[in-house]
Amino acid sequence: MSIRHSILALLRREPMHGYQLRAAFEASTGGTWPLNIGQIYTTLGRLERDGFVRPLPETESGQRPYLLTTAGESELVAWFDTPVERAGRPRDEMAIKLALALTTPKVDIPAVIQRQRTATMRVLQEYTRVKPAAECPEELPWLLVLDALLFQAEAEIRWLDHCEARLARHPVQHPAPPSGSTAPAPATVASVKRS
Amino acid sequence: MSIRHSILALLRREPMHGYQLRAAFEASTGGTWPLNIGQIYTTLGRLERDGFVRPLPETESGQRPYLLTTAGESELVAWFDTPVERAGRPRDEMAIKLALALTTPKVDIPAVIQRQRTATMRVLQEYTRVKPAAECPEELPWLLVLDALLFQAEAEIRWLDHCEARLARHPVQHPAPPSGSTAPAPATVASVKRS
DNA sequence: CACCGCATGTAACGTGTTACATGATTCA
DNA sequence: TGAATCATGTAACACGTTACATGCGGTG
Repeated sequence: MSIRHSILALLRREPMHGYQLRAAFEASTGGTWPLNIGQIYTTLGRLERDGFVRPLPETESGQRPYLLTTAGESELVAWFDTPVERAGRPRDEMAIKLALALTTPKVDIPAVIQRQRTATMRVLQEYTRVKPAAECPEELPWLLVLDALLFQAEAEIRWLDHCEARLARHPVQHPAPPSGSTAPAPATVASVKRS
Repeated sequence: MSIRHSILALLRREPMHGYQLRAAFEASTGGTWPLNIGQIYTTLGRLERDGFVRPLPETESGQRPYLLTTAGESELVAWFDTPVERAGRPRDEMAIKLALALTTPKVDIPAVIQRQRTATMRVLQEYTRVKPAAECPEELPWLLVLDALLFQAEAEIRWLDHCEARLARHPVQHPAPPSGSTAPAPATVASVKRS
């Protein structure tokens, strides 16, 4: 959903065509998440279908700028007004991997943790190395993006350390090749989802 | 890609059929990421097509258990051996939202930050409230998942505070309705991607 | 009987990625 | 001339979500 709304946000600055939109998006995010040009056009098509943007007449040089409609403006405002739900986020692959490793035979869990930490620390160093390059105010957007990545990487490392410590205290026993039934009634975090 | 490999991991314990796989996955992750049953079957179909699983003959009660092949086992081992790349992760919607807010007219940025922090702190409280419920070792997998969510939420709050402070020092000026060209050659974080 | 839990699927849609095809302009 | 950049699109595919259809078995 982010790209949809990113396009709307960029079009609030001024009408733009597809190629411009891609450049503007990558400029704002510092190229952190490269954006395929094809997707811009398909997304623009859907946004037009939904009445959020409207194409302007083609320019003399063959460009098709798009204009933000009032409906699109409302949609954009709603986006900024609504916090991003944690429950709606994509699954955390590393958390899943570790959770499953605990109940999967023949997995060297400390090694899994160790490899992930090494990889994450390497990108963390890259981030901190690149970071001071820009401090001028117009680079501020992607500086904050970079900080977000930094904070997340740090959190992951802390989490990995935490897991390692826990597992050192309660070493995992893959008790046996399982026998009977699976999945004993979770009784779980459902309350979080309900709230 | 996580579900594909999760299924392979679960099948290493023992052959299972679709319905069982869903229950086992949600048991491991504590229901944090509910998994649609339909997707299990389509994914099983793709895994069979790729030679990673093989269906066993239907049981008397109409179940179709699947067996992990040796190719599937290799794929699974490769998954555990390879750290999750940060570059390949889904885009962080909140980071994008804030980055774009900085260059979008008529956005109350402090309010955006404030709302997000409130929402994230609420789920953080939920997590900490649910957490002590389970301490028995068989609940350990989803306890670690819960900790991952906790660490991430804390990191987001710290990041939001960080952004707020930065913006307080350098208040954003939406300088003017823009005029000429867009996207002045980023010269950005590309080095991170190259490495 | 009617409802619920188990169990297997299919269809439609949105989103994302990769790759390909096509032109216009610019510049060495 | 030939390559790079600008610019617009399409096709194929993977993945995820939601909803729907179907059948079996047990229980109130």
